[in-house]
Amino acid sequence: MEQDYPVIRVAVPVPLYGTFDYLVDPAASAPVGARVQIRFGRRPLVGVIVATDVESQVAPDKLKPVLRVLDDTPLFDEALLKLLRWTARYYHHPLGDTLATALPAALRRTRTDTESTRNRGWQAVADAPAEAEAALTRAPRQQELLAAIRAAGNAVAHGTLLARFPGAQRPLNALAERGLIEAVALPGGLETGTAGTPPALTSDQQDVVDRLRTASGFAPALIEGVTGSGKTEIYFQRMADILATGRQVLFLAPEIGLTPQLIDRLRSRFAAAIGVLHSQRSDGERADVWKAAGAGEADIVIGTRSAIFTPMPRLGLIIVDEEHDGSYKQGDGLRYHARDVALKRAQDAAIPILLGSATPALETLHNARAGRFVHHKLVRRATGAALPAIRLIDIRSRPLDGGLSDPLINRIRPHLEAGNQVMIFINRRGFAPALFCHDCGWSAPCHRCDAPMTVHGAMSRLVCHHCGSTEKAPTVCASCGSESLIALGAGTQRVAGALRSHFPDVAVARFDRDSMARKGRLEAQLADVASGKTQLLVGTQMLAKGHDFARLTCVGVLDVDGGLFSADFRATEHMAQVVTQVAGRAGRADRPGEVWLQTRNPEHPMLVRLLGGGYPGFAEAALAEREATALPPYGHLALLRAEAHEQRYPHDFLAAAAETIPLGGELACWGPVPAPMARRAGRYRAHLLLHASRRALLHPVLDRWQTQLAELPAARRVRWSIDVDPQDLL
DNA sequence: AAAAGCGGTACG
DNA sequence: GTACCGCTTTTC
Repeated sequence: MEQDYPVIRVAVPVPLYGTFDYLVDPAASAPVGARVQIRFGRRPLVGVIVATDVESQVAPDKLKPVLRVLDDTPLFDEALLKLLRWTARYYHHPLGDTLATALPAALRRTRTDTESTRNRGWQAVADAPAEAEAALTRAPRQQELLAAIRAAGNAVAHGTLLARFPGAQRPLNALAERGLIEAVALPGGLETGTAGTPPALTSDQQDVVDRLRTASGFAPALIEGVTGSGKTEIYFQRMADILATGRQVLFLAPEIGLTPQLIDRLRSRFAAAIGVLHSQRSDGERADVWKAAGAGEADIVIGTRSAIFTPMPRLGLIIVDEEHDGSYKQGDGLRYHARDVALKRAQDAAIPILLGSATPALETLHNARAGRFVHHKLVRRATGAALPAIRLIDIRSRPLDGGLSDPLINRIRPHLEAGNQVMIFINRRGFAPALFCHDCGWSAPCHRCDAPMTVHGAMSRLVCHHCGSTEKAPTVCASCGSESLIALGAGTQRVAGALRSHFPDVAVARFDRDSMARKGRLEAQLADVASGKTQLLVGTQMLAKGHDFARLTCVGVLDVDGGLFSADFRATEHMAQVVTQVAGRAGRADRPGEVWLQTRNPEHPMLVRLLGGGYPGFAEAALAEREATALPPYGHLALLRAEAHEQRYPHDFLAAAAETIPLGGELACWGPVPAPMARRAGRYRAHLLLHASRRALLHPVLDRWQTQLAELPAARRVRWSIDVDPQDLL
């Protein structure tokens, strides 16, 4: 009798390709896209229904019943499921794990779901007695708040009001007491923005907006605009267009670019329900936003990489800001690229998508050149300010003090004396990148990685930047016993120290992951920069994006050379992007800026190209080089990665994997080779690079690999994964 | 990935 | 006998 029960197909979060069939109670509502709690083997798991009324090929007595259906309405709609099926196929990742990756963490677990009341809001009472308002004459704070709430037109989140009006709690309570406003429960996780007036556009901006408006259906556009050219305003104009038609907008930004300023701008511009998804939000809040977006309650969703998988039934526009940013590519598990998934999503939904950057990825420029994307360019800053001049300081045979050369110090001084701000960029945190024995050449290694330990806190601590292990710094060389240990090279801490001794009267602030560990620290430091209290800024990548520093007139970049001679073919592209982005921080208002790059390779052709032709000139040369070497975007790559505790296992597995490939003229296989850092966190890593001249050749091989590799005996000894379109070969 | 099954063996 | 390993098999 049990075989008469309906059978559903479930995607289970395990590293297995394929789905599993289960029996379900005929009386229960169990639609495609709903989660189910099941027993898989002996353990309980949460899976997602991907098909119903299935004719199972599995013996009826092996089918288990679903323990519980967790959602009576689908959590994944048809469009999102289709996108995720595509994603699983494209990245050759198991469907169940793909769906689990898309889901907010709170929904991956079993949980009796209680609708959240985390988000409370206030709205104006329409028929409030006139005398109540008249009584506000001696309460300016209350007047101000009431006006703000009325201007919004609908409910405003409590948190939003507190952020805009510090200490608003009491006046809000007073207004409620007078019956002028009332508390309402907002859809969980969402906040409500207030309508703002758009600023006048420059004619360049207006041209782009006008051209964007002529597009219909799937319309990918690249907006290549120099820093300060006002790309955000263009996004906002298009968002307004789309929101006015009653559709939803999905806005993606890298974690580092998703600043409070950007979110505030959004809030004070659109009288819309906004869902914010970023790493600082709790699991519960993320789940709330996800559900609200899926129910069509959110008008705008703004978030980082994983936000691309938010269900949005009325989606009308996708924006990918800083589209070149490496954080759009996930580095483990489902190794997806959110920009590429976004393009697929826009295509499926037949809607426009805007990719914006001052330094577009070479892949994106190539697509624009090939006519796949409409290419819009903004070469002038919206303020009319000049772009800074970028110049080199040759540091060959020059002594460095804390990473700084004398000429750079001398360039900085006048800017500080004039009361302006200076930023020093170094892509290395900590005090120094190695602790080195002056007598025998030994340097303190990480015991779990093939990498030196980084010195932190003025020679006191050693930290491995690859596995996170830390130890006390030794006082004598472990190899020869010498006491002449020196910290070699410079990181942010050392640079900050050197600057303090050169400019003792100037306040120096350090911006890196270590100094930002405490919550709110970044905001506090940025406030000091905005007020002019901080004059010297030292930092990593973190300083490169999303911040406006009105008084910044000089930028120094200490180590561009690392980007010129890396094993990674994308290193020069990253170097050019970072240099251009940090340079864009300088001279934003009416003050002209200057940028100095320290280098030992002033004749390097890519550096010369970047200085002479700016990022577009560099990109042209870089694309020519990629074409000559058949590297992306002119060739297509997939990386088979393997790691294990013993060195030989990854190699054996990859060698066996390489055997299974039918190598032809247009398909090449490189390796197996040890990864550039062969041992990391105690595991030995190696990989096999697959190169195809056409993408269509690559995917059939990967399709077969997906099943074949799992059956290789050697596969059981390693952890392996397929990385399609790898971003870094490390 | 995780848990269970299998076969070998050291133990006192 | 049984407690404990390393290795293989299975997961609807």
